[in-house]
Amino acid sequence: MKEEAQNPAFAYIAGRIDKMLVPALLNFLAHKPAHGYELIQKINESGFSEIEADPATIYRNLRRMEEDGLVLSQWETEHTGPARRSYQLSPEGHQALEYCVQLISDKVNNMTAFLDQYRQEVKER
Amino acid sequence: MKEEAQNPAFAYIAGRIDKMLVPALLNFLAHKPAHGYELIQKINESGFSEIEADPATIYRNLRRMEEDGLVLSQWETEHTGPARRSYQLSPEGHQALEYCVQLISDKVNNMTAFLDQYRQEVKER
DNA sequence: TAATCATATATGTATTCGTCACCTACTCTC
DNA sequence: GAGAGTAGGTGACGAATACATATATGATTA
Repeated sequence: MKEEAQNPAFAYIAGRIDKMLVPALLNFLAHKPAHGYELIQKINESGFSEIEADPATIYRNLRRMEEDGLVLSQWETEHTGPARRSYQLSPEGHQALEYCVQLISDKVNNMTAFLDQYRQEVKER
Repeated sequence: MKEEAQNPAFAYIAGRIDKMLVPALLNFLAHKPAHGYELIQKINESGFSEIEADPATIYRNLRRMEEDGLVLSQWETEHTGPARRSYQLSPEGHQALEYCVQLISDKVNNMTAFLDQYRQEVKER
């Protein structure tokens, strides 16, 4: 899903068209609790968030989300392999997800308006 | 157009849902050449790019776009008032705009898929 | 059994980018 | 000549990400 700009001078443009990381995390966690490594894989599979999910970014975001009360975590040890931190959404996290949905809706409208305007102008040319 | 998060813990979320600054600049300049001050006003009027266009951001972006060959500039002095730098799109700039349009289309599809999935899950709950 | 791979979390640092505060300069009007 | 509006800009700062690296456990394989 990660796209390479055909022209290197366009490189920074892609980064400015957003990465839906936090909404994606909230959305996965609303579905069911999960730990970081799992979320990294899911996000890479899902195609949300054009970026290739960087572990550092994911873990740091999860920590901040916990600081802000959007998620709750607890260590899980009843399984093979290294201990993992299991995250679940708090009530505030659900509110945040709703807020994200609102923002994304607005954004879609905004972007659609932009595209319509662009296409209209191309047609007139 | 700028929205305040109802919950301060959500503050950083809004900033992660993108600001369409570069596309908006390219789009305005595709329409007709313009100088920075003019673009600042247009962007604030248009409602694209939720951000309140900060002059520093606009000017720096224009400079970088020029470095990257997306726009060409020349000083204009045949008018009253301070000299102004007039920017116009280069052929590469038009390509970049098309690239932006492509990215934004993808993004809209992506976000729409996200919203659909969210709404589907809410319905099932 | 030693090496190595997959899982899992985390930190340190550089860089990128936007925001805030500030500056210069020109022109017109009061 | 003081102030407002137009026009273009910079430096310091902070927030967030990218990239590299550290750490530990368990499974596989040479």
